[in-house]
Amino acid sequence: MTVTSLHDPSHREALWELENAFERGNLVSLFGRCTVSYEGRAASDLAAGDRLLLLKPDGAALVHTDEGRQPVNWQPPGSEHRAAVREGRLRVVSTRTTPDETLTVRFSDVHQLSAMPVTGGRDLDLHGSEEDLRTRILERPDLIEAGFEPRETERPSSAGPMDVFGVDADGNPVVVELKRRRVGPDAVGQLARYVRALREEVGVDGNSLDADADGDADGDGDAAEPEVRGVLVAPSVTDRAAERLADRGFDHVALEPTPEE
Amino acid sequence: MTVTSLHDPSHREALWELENAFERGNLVSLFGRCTVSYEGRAASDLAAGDRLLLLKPDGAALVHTDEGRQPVNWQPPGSEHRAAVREGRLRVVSTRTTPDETLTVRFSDVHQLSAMPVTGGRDLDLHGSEEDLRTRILERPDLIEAGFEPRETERPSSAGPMDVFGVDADGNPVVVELKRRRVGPDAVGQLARYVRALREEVGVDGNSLDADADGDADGDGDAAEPEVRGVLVAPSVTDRAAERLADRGFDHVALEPTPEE
DNA sequence: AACTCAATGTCGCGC
DNA sequence: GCGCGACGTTGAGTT
Repeated sequence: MTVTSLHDPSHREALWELENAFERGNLVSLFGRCTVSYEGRAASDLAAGDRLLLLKPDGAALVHTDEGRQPVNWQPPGSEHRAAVREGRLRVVSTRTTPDETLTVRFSDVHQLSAMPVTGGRDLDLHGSEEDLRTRILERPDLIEAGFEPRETERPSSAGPMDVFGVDADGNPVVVELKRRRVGPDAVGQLARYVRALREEVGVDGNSLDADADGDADGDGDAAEPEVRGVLVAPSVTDRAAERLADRGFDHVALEPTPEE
Repeated sequence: MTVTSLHDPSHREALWELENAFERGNLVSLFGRCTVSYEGRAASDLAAGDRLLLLKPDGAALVHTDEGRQPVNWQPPGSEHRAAVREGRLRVVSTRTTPDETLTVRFSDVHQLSAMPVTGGRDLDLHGSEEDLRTRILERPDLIEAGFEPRETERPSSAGPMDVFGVDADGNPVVVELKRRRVGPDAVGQLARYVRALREEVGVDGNSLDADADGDADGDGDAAEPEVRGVLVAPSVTDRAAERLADRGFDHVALEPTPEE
């Protein structure tokens, strides 16, 4: 395992090492003065300046300046990198299809080049996601409200799968939408679509909600029409989201994806 | 302007150069075997492996593997980097507040370190955005439909600012929602909110739409109640989005942010 | 600081 | 391949 590192190489030396690195499937870091142009979903141009170009063996390309979390220009994984020397200058081109996109980096000076073998070590263990929130609710349904019974997760509907579907203490169907963080009005709209879809189902087919029913009061009897409720679970909601929740008669349950420390 | 580059430095050498680089406001690239842990909005852990750590003078930190456009772990700009040697090993910690977040990178081996002075050259000229689409429509309103007249951009409403507000050939108010690329159902929901808000305005206040009116048929006379229309401008729409457009009686105008080549 | 919306968003999953 | 929704989304602009 060897890291190759060149300090102020000539453009031809840089090209040589670049091609070797591509061949070996190395991660390449290239620092120098360059212009960058992009053509694809949009188009952009970047005047000459010092930047760091990262070329990954999976086809990703990243152009970073001294500021920002985001690369100033990039190419997603699956692209193909090529390098050449034109008029004595190193040029790196990364292209992909669907959609057609091209990133071109033209160097006037190459200050530093490193080629590094990298393998494995990408198995990230992330916790505190929406998945954790769902787990938490299935384990403790009373966090939603007393008497709440989850029946199904990812229950299909004409508006797409709902996060959690269940029944409240009075037997009303409940659609639960989970968000791991503070939400805006869009989440209320999403919940509304599920609720509407479910109300249509109920309207069309009577209360056919007990798919795996134990058959109680199943006939079109004197039971009141079940009221489909909507519950938004999120740590908090914006003011406008709260308005829309109130408009539609939905409830908000304040809950974090992981218990408070 | 000098790039400092160390090959297989000792942990103490690396620390020394890191501190110098922080002092000088350099961009730092650090490659080696390390573990990474993050605590903040969520939490994550990454087992030992070879990775590239990028430390920017603006406080951003990026941990990259050999795959993906996204860093496997990161810290946003504005964070503070600190480095130390503990038990003979280099450790880099990046922290920020609001929210409290900490990224810790513990190295077992440092294979390569570079410190690079980077300034300026971040002025990107990007075209093909939603802004361009708006400009295009204001210059050629007939692209929406014959007789369409834009009246206002970013017109405020109770549902937020609408992209373009105008009037059609029959004098009906038109809400135009712009999307620079193919859209799904969410965009229809957004348009619907604006249209609903505007219909409420009209309902409450009569047709007070001619703010800078030329006064034709202005009285509460026999003119038909103006019909608020919704138009979605996007290169294309998904099937589900098309359904929802049809449901609500909205129109779709197929248009690219920049003219076809 | 909070809220809202665009993005060359990226990414993963399901059909 | 497309459609759909989450993301430690990020980032910019406005209030």
